[in-house]
Amino acid sequence: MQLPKNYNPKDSEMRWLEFWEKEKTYSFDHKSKAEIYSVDTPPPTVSGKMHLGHSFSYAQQDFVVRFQRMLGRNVFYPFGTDDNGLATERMIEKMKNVKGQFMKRKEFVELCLKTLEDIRPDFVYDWKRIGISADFNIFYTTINEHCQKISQKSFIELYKSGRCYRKEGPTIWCPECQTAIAQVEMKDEEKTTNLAYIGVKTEKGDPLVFATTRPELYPSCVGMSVNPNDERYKKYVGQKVEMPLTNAKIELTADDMIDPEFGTGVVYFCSSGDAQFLDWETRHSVKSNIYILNFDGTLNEKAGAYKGLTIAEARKRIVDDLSKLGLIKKTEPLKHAVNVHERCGTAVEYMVSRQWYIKYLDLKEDFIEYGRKIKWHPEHMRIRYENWVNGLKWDWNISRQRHFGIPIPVWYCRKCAEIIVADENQLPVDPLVDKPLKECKCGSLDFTGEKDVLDTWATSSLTPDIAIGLFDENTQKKLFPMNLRPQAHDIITFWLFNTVVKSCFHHKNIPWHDVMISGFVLDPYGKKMSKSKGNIIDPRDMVKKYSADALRFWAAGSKLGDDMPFQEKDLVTGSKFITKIWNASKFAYLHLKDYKLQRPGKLHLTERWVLSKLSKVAKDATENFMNYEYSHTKLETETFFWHTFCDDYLEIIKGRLYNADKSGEDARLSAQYGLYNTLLAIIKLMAPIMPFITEELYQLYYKSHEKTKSIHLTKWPDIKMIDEHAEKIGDFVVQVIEFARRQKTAKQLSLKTPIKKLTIKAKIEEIDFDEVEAEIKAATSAEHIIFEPTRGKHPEKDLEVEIEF
RNA sequence: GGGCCCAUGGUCUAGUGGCUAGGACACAACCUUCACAGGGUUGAGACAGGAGUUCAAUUCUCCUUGGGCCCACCA
Repeated sequence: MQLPKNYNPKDSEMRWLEFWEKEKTYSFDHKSKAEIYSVDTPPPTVSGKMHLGHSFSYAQQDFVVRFQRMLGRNVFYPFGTDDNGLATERMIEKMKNVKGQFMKRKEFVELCLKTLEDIRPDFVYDWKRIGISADFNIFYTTINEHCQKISQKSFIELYKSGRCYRKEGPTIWCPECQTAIAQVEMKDEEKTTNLAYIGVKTEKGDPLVFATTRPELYPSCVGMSVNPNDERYKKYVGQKVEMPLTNAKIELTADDMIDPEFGTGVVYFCSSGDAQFLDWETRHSVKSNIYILNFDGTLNEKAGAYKGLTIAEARKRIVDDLSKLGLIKKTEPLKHAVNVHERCGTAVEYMVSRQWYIKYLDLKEDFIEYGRKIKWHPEHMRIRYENWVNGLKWDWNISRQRHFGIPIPVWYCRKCAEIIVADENQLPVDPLVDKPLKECKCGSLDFTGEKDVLDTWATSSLTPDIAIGLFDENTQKKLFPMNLRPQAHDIITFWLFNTVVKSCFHHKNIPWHDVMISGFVLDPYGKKMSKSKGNIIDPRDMVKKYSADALRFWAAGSKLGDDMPFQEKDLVTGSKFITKIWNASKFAYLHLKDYKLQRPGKLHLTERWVLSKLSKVAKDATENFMNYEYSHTKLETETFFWHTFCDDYLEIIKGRLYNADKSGEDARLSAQYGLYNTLLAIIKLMAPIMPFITEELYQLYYKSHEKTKSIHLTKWPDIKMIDEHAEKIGDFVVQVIEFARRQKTAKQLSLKTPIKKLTIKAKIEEIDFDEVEAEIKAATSAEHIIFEPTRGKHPEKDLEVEIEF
């Protein structure tokens, strides 16, 4: 087989993508008896395109999966898309220029579903394009009927077991998205706000100044506190404070949580607004709360004259009005963290509304224990998980006031207010359209359907059930718990944790044995990539410019869990590797044309040397892959290929390959044997990292001998040809050759310049030297070699070489 | 404020309780018809600072400094 001069990754990669799809190379065989390796693939969110971070972490998980497949495992590697969340809803509103809240839910949902059908294939293609070896026929979208059924079933089970409850209470609320959100959906943002110092008087006329960043909440003030040990204010505790503008009279109380150092040491509390109030409220009697915020973030009638204003408008007006009364003593800018909704960046409010929750704060210890049963890669990521669990303060709010999503499957009886949950047989159900199967206990047939939908995490936390739920019960048993959950570290607290929670409830078991946590791709300066910074790199551009293999090679360069700054030049390294392995194969195949898998009569020492080294590399590669340390496998294979194989081995055997007349046919056969097996092992070791070039090289030559239809279905190399003696002699040969190269370079001579006399003194036996003399001669272009075994005469030096040109 | 991770040549990194601390990119010199100019050979260049454990620390412990991340949080 003569390879073309150059390798064209673009043509080749497209060809193999088609081939794998046609041949179903990566399909899961549920009838197979082979050991299963199951993966809980992260379903990417359809809103948007694959970004560089995706290609990074999905490539990393794919390395491991491909390795497992080559070990002979029956790989279950499904692929889904996540498209039931708020992010999707917002994307479609933008794309179609509509507002969900002004449409009928049914119409809007239909529009969403239809739009998703249109964009999904292109979206998924990006994953295929980088060589993700998932079985794309085991497919789900988190909004399809299958997922709706499973998600609603989960809700019903939890409801029946008393884990799901509905409660009116303070909720974290996003006024922009107009929905309740969960603790995990918040992030903090450094913001500078004005801290206003407001002067009021106690009923006895003593002046009191408090500071606030939220003056707009003034009309809802229900209490004021100072630290009980604060000498300045002790004497006022218990008095009423008169509030101008609203003419309210509120009580001044003592509370430990007040920091005397902050502001003036006097704090006012408002029913709306912030989490701290909720804490405070539990210790102080509040006769009636004053909720002045509407769900859309404007003020309601309880704000009196400020009704209808937005938060920002009210803030300005109230400060102005207080100022006119001379009550604003001063304002100063304050830098502090504000909790915002992570999807839209709007500051959250704490509102009272009726929501559905999953009760789980009582199970913290169980969650910790589950986390410890799972093997984490890298290990320290578990600590993040535990920190999160220990810090949980709220039950899991799973209801969302949105249109697009999986409906909460309940109705409320109009007559007796009883909650009726859907029957499992009628799932999926939309309570706004469907009716309960039976009448209410009270006999009524008059129901209101719940209009809220489930939080997207309530569904995506069920991905193991969703994926394996596509198969029969028998197969399901074999697939659970799954072997692996791969994901990036940013969603340990969302997706990973929530999945453990659901698995704990529904299976009383861990969802997977192993998790592998990928790092992030940063920009070249180590900063997070984000649209707002404009430092986004599109992975598709990189694939076009370099190749999917080069991109994957780059992704294999970072240790699992480590973040990596992106530098485009790193993709050049992968491209170079591709060129190098192509050229080395071109050379090998040229000399293997007439090779028919014969074994030589005697394996030459150089072959024993290279195969011994290869055995060790293969062993390490296997161990590293087992521990999810793909970067070590890649590095070691790369070094072995480039230096041991190309620079040394190929150079050493050239003499035997080109001049069989001199060295003999068996010596050439030995070289062919070494060449065939070493290169085959190399491309196999690289196959999980660079699936395209290795497939191309396999198909062009090895396939006709090895018969397996794809390199990715061949057996992972397990070579046991360790020969320490051969390694020692081979290393000696390499040292001599390197010495000759150094001399020639120092004298600015061509490496092919003949050497008249090469004198070698070394601690090896003549009998061994005789075996490699011809190779040293050929590789150094030496005309004459004088060898002298030193045998401990010069213990300080193993090797001495002299060269005469 | 609590926690986690990290600190190696100009840049990105590998690695080890003891060998000349390895590689990639960039840099310099030279070589190059025989697999490879996206090549080869050679060269210059680094363990953040301090203390401790040890015969021996780049490696282990602590502190400082500097980065990154997670969580909590201030009226």
